[in-house]
Amino acid sequence: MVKRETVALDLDAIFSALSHPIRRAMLEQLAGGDATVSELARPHGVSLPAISRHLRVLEGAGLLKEEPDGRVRRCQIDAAPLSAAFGWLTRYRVLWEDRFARLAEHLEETRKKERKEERKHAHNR
Amino acid sequence: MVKRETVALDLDAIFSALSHPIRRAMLEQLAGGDATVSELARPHGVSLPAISRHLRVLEGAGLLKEEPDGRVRRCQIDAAPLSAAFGWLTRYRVLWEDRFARLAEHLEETRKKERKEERKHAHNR
DNA sequence: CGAATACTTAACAAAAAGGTTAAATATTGA
DNA sequence: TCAATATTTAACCTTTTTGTTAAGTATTCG
Repeated sequence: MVKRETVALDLDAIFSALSHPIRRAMLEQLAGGDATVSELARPHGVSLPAISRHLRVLEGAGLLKEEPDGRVRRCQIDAAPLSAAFGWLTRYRVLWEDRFARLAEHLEETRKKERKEERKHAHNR
Repeated sequence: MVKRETVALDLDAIFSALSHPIRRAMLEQLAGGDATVSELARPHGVSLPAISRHLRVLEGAGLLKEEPDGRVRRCQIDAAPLSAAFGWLTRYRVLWEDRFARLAEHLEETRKKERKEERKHAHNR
């Protein structure tokens, strides 16, 4: 029996982590690949200590993994807990099913287009 | 040109509203149908004023609509803003696509089963 | 070694969140 | 009209969140 990684399912912590724009931006950035603390800090006009604590909030929600690499600290997203949030939202989709369906369609299309685009251009941002 | 309802797209407010268990429970309850403030308060061991403010948080995120009905205040969920949250999460699904796919499948199945069940039994909870 | 780099921790402050009780407001119904 | 019911507002308190600056801890590199 393999020791399962403990995926944080604490919706309080997950939604709370997602409620701050800097933290969402960090996750967006990390979606483009790993980054160091300084790289994550750069776009936001706040001090390193502030960034450091945002990172710990993300870590606390299970969304971030850090790995020390020399004097740098490499950060990596662990998006698994997002599925818990996603799952919660989805349970109540019954209430906005039309909207949901349209959104899902839209996203699916967008996604396919994006994929094609990605093969043409290298994508930045 | 129809005047569009203003759907709150403030992810900060939406995720923040979802980060408290009482507020999520309220939305779950409202998913089962409209309710008065007292009805929403009943399951939680907190004072009415506390409940009142949770309701204003939900309202602030665009998730709740209230309608005075005599001395009662009837509350209704407006789940539309959830699609904004859903949309954000979905943008980053790329990072957990397998998991996402499996979850979506699972939920889809569960949903179908539930629907069948619902036709057999009246469902409580 | 010693200075520079990359962070974190500590100590502090301001603001927001979440709760309480007591008082106010509005509606219903005897 | 008057009491009961439903809910909000006010005033207050505590804890959490978010930010700051200053000081510490490693690690790298000249």
